[in-house]
Amino acid sequence: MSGAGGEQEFDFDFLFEFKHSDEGGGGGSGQHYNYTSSNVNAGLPLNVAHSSLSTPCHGLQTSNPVISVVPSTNHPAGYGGHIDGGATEYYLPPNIRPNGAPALESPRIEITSYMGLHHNNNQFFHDEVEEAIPNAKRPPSTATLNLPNIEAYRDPSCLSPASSLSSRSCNSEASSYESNYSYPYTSPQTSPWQSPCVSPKTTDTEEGYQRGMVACTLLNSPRHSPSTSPRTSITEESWLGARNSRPPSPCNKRKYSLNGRQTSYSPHHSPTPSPQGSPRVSVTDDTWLGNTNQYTSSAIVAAINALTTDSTLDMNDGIPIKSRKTAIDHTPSMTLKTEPAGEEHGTISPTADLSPEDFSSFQHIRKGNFCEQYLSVPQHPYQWAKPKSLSPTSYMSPSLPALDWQLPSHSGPYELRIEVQPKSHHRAHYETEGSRGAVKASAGGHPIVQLHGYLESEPLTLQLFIGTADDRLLRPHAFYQVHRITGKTVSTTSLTLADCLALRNSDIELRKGETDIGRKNTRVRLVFRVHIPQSNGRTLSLQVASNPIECSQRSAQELPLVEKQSIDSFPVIGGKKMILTGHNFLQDSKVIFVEKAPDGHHVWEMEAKTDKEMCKPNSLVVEIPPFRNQRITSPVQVNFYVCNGKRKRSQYQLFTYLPANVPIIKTEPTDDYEPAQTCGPMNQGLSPLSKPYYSQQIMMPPDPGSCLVAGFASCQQRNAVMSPSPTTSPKLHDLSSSPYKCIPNPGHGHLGLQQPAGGVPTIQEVPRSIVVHPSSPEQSSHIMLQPQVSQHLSSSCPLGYQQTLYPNSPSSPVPSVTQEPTYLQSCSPTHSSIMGQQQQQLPKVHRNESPTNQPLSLPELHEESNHNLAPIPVTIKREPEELDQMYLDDGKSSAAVEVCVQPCCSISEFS
DNA sequence: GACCTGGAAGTATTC
DNA sequence: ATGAATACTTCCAGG
Repeated sequence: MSGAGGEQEFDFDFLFEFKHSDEGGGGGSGQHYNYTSSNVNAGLPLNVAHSSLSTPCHGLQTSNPVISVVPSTNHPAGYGGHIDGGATEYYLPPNIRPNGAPALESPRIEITSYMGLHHNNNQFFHDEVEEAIPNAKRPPSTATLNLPNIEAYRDPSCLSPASSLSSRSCNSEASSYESNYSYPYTSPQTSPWQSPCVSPKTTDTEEGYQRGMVACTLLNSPRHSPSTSPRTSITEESWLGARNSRPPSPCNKRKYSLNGRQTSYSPHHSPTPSPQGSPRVSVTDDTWLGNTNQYTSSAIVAAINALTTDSTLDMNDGIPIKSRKTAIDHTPSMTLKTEPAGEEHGTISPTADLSPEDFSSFQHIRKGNFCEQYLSVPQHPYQWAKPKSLSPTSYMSPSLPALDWQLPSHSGPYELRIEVQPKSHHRAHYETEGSRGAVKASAGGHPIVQLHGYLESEPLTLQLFIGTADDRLLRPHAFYQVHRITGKTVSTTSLTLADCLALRNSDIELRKGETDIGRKNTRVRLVFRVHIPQSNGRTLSLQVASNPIECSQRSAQELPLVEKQSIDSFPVIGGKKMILTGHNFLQDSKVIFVEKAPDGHHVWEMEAKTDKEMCKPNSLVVEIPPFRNQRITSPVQVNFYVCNGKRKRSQYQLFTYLPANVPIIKTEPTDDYEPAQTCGPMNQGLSPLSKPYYSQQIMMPPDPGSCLVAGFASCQQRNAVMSPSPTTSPKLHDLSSSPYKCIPNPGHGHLGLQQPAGGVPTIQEVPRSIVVHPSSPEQSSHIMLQPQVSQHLSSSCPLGYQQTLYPNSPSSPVPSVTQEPTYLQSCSPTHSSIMGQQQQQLPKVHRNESPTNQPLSLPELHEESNHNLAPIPVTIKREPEELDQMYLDDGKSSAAVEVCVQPCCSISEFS
């Protein structure tokens, strides 16, 4: 990423696009979130009578990812009450902010003509919005609100890096970020809107679209955007202009010096001025400030400030903020609708529900005018090093939860799962390139996301954004953005949402000395969120992240990747052969087992023996080395990785050493490898397990309840602190330590909790979202079973896309029947608690795996005290400073996902 | 002709 | 400070 600085785009079939953008991106945070939120949660009424329809998504286009809502018969509609009842979850009254303040209006809603269209279904948007808006807190000027929407298409890129509100927006919603917003818009980041790119549209209706969609538009023609893009306008021009290589993308890097005043950081300063200017140049706050002013129109700023709910956060803390802020809204959100009840698969015409206007609007969107779902990259100042906890206040933000918030994948009857994971590699494309297609599933087809347990008929909004895949907290990825796929695929009914767009390093500016963050940070995860309105008017937000996806060409070709491991635990004696399946294994590949201390230091490292003769590009046989401490009394979690040489190592994988005398519980049937592989007294099933270490980054507190929404911050911190495999094994590394624990917010003490899901459910006001109408009839026709999807641009969410899903029509087949049982089971509290929200979803193939195999399921093992017993000398090795990052960074990612909504299910597919 | 992809050359950074 | 190794971007070409 760093060097050349190009932007890569990932194609996701989603209608969304991923962009390789700065780190900042992801998170989108906050600022927008107010706006976003409205967009995000489409509160559109669901047409679908019931989810029973849920046909097996599979049946539908396999190629498209499907998000389906599976109604759970067991649960009455309206869990909301239930949820509420449970103090566990934190729900906000629809119109009231957590802090008690009325919700702010979402600019987009007002502006967008779109709303009008939906009014039937979504009246509440308007109504709520306005009502919700606290008079006191209303932004001084509505104009402000609109700004986000105004973003230029490319916005992501367009957004001036500094301004990358998008990320915030994405996070938006509540992201701590926003809270950070302090009135003085000192940091560009805080004010995405400021980006020059944003240009108001003349027509009201159009405005709406544009605002929301602007970004999208840019996506379609990223290259064209340059002129419009804020970036160009930015000071960098001088150096930017120099760059001929790239079209003047708005994204030109470092536009920080918006004012034209170049900071010392400017590329020009680099010793070897590259034509493009060194991407890496980081912008200082000062720089930002200076620049920002330029863009910041007073009005906008004021508005933003007004919106800001929490000023507690220090923007500066965010370590790497990339200048390249893509669109303000990082999470472009689209809404997917499930088809209206009664409609037949594929036959449903988008127009059915839509009024002519709506329909036209929708079409407009489809054509690309609408923001092509351009997800802006959140620039989020995500704090790498020191995550800040959210203040209660920020939490209260009415808008949707910030993208950097860790949310559970299931709560109560609901569970959002990725039924089909995306391929481990997906080369993202730069803006200078054409789309590389949507993200695909490893077995062909597209990733599938499904919401289980949703019986309501109201459409839900599905949010998608590209998240990080390192061992830190999940947050919007700074270098990649989701973008809508343009071209033929888009026409398909399935929601081809997104494509992954890689942003050039150069476009991303670093802040405060962070200069390398972007380099090799090419691993991403697709993150899906669903916001489920509760009967009480609150909204329950669930989130699920995919397995990591390597987005760079190089990493895909060279870096070893472990997709599965035949064994995930074994007695300390070791000696057993473990089969690793994945990619890029070499005879010289080494497998290193590592035990990390809570602080990340390596407590123990051991190179495992590998069977070179058995080594194949896709499989590697390794002998589990004996653990350093043969006397452990409880399971100990360690990691291992495959190394093909310097800088070529896989991500950490999880492995658990069991006490020598503990009987092994065989959970999985041995598979492929079994016969040959089995060895040792304790014969374990060898069935491959796939558990990317990071995949489970987010560990939920043992006691979910303990983590309140309000407590997000604390949770996040925990995550941040956690060692890299959080997701898979919550208990890894003495999580009990403070970092992992959720600290109840004084204010919210026990709000939360009941949710079985590992994550902390967030209940928010009902977000208002703009619903984009279904695509043209013909489009819908393509999708047989898929429900209509209306794409929305959620102005507020730059990073990701949102789609509103409508429940399947009753008539629709219920293919999923067979699946349901399974799903329901999976929803069991136990399971959920174990997995945590971000748990990765194993491919269906592996679904049957018993929980036991999951590291998480293991009893908490780690006894640090045991270390003392260890007979084996312990070598404490401090990881290289950047180790974390290196590991993380190794991945290169580019992923694209398409989202398709299937009729049966509620939500949508991604592919 | 528009898209997708895979490959690889050119350039920026880092070692 | 220089050169090699890496990693990032941009191009190209084939399907």
